[in-house]
Amino acid sequence: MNNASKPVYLKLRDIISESILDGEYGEGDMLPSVRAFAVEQGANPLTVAKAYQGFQEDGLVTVKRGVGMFVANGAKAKLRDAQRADFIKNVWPPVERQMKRLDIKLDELLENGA
Amino acid sequence: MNNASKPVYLKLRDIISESILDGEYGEGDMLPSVRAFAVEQGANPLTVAKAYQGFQEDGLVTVKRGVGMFVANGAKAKLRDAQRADFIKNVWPPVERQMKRLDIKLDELLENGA
DNA sequence: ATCGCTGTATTATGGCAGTGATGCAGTATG
DNA sequence: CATACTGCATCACTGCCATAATACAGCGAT
Repeated sequence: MNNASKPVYLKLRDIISESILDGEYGEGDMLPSVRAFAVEQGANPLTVAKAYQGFQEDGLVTVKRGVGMFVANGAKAKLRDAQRADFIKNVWPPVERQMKRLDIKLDELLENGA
Repeated sequence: MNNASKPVYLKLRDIISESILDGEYGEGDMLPSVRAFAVEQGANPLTVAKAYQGFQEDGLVTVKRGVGMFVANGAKAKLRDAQRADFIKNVWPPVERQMKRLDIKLDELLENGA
């Protein structure tokens, strides 16, 4: 559900986020250009730009006009913190509620996908 | 995130689901009429009808035309099973992946919202 | 039969999000 | 300056969601 049935620009956002968190793009590295990433992902350059836009607003990437977009200093930690906060505040509560409502124990979950 | 920023008819679906699972509407009980529930939720009767429509397609409610919609026999168990399956197949995997990526332990979660 | 409730179907409209094509603006390099 | 790359802005198209007005069809009680 992370990569299905959700807007393309959000999927692209996720891909970039994961790439930064996983260290594929280190701090100071240049991200793929809008057009290059569009081709790579089979998306429209506009859609990629829209995905990138969120990152600059959050200060995670530095834009050098005419040059490219670069991973900002401290982006990895910042991104991690933000995602942790979002997870704890927005993602986990409904999941926990759902588990209680359906009486799903952690045991039945931890055996599988691991 | 369960009741925010998602289509109204899906929110209504969730409300009904929870009401059935929690026993507010027992099997055989009549659900609120389309018009009544619309007023109660501040929604449009058409939107409520759209929400109800999914339940009949899944055999969770029995429609008595001209009378009302009633919770079908075995609806609670059926609903529970379906939601459990969906949770395990679609909801939990990305949650678990996210937890691993962000190094979130179950400990920090189980203390809070409980 | 009549009245009042039930769900259903039709059609039309407004709003919004996602996507796409084109062109413009800034920068580096030769 | 010329070229080729970068990001960015504008416009327009599409589809989904929600709403609305209206009419129809089935059932129960009077």
